[in-house]
Amino acid sequence: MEADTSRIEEYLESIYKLQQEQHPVSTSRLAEHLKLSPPSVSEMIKKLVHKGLVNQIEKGVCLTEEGNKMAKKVIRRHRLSERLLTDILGFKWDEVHDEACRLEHAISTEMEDRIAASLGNPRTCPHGHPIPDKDGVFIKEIVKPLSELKAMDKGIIVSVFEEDPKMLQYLASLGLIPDVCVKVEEVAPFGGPLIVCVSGSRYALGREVASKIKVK
Amino acid sequence: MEADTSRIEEYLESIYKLQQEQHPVSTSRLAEHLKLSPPSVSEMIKKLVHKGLVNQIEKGVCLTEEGNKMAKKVIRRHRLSERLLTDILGFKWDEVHDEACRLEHAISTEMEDRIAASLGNPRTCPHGHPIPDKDGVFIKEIVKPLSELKAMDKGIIVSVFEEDPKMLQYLASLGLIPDVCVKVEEVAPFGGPLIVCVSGSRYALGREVASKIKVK
DNA sequence: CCTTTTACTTAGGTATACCTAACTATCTGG
DNA sequence: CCAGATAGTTAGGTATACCTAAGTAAAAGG
Ligand SMILES: [Mn+2]
Ligand SMILES: [Mn+2]
Ligand SMILES: [Mn+2]
Ligand SMILES: [Mn+2]
Repeated sequence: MEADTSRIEEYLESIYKLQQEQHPVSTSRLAEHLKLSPPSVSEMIKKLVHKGLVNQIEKGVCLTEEGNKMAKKVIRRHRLSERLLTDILGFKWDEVHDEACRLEHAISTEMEDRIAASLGNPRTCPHGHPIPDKDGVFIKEIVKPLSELKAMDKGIIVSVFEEDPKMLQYLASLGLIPDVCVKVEEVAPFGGPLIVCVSGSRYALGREVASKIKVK
Repeated sequence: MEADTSRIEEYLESIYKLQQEQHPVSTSRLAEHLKLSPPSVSEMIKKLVHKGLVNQIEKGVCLTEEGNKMAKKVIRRHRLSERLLTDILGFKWDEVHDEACRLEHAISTEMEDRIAASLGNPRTCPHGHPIPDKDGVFIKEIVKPLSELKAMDKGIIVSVFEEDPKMLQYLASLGLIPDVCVKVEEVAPFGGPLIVCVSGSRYALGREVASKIKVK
């Protein structure tokens, strides 16, 4: 036995993430996110249903209790890996996603515990996303996208919903990282950019970009 | 592309290790070491030959230049992983083999470099085996098994050729770890045990066990 | 020298996870 | 209300890496 579960883990991880945006998750969204063909995903979904990890409701799938538990475990490992990579090995936050996406499947429960302990049980990944504890519990902060703030509103960056290295580099270069305070100086009309003030500097941010930044 | 090379890596790693004992490596020895059936190994060998990673000579295979290079890269990653696990994450030396055996395939060149740098470019794994540098070069110490020492001979433990957790725990409990000085007090005749002195204590060691401990 | 054991390969089959092409159902706009 | 677009599945096929059973070749022993 001891089957290789890395593909299943990858599917559950994707479903979990996509569920946060829209519920349930359609075959095509999942296929796009995993960069696979819809038939491949369709087929795998059948296996996941069979294993009791997802339920097929109306126009898509959603995680079962067990699927959710497994997804959270993968996400815990992913985020702990990211922290290991940044905090201990000195990676930058734009370099860790792909690496962690492989590591998460190669890490044992033992190692997961050791990483957490060595890092002092961090609550978030370098991008500000919560790390579930061993029971899948985590603090869900009430956040809103920076793009929804009005002129003169202030917020503290909680997380950055982005994985693209180029984008993350760009954001870091502006100092737009978790725990930093941002003030919106101006909101251009007709979906135009936001003028934001971060640690003394002023920048123009596109709406698209601003929507990825979650503040509280 | 970006094919998954983990199975190939695992084969090359095994061939490399077995080559150190006997050259060339037979199908059956490889099958036994990898815990696979001989036909599976036979088949994979064909693929490795085709890829130019091994050569089939007389009664077995041996690594080509390229196969050797790839094997050393895997071994570097394995041993660096072990060091990460012991030195940074606090694992004991008997807990790291299997973990490292999975990690070695999930680690990028980037991460390999970062681990090495973070640990100050360690020369050996926790079991005393040399870590090849980026070009595959490492210091090969001239060692002999502890079992070959005569009464009153002294030696410093360089490495322990063993992976079994139980055995490693036992050896650690006696203080038989790299860099420790051992003195052979007595060698029982007819393949009997050795009486050794380690940091003030005296122990009887079977020949089989003693042969796994390499000293200089 | 021939028989038995051992070592290795061939043949045929399984499971997993992907693909493209083709079909079907469902939604949408005119 | 129906034509076309969109979404999903079925059908059929590939690659990889494993297996057992059967066959063959080489080594060893009497
Ligand atoms: Mn992943
Ligand atoms: Mn993250
Ligand atoms: Mn290995
Ligand atoms: Mn080792």
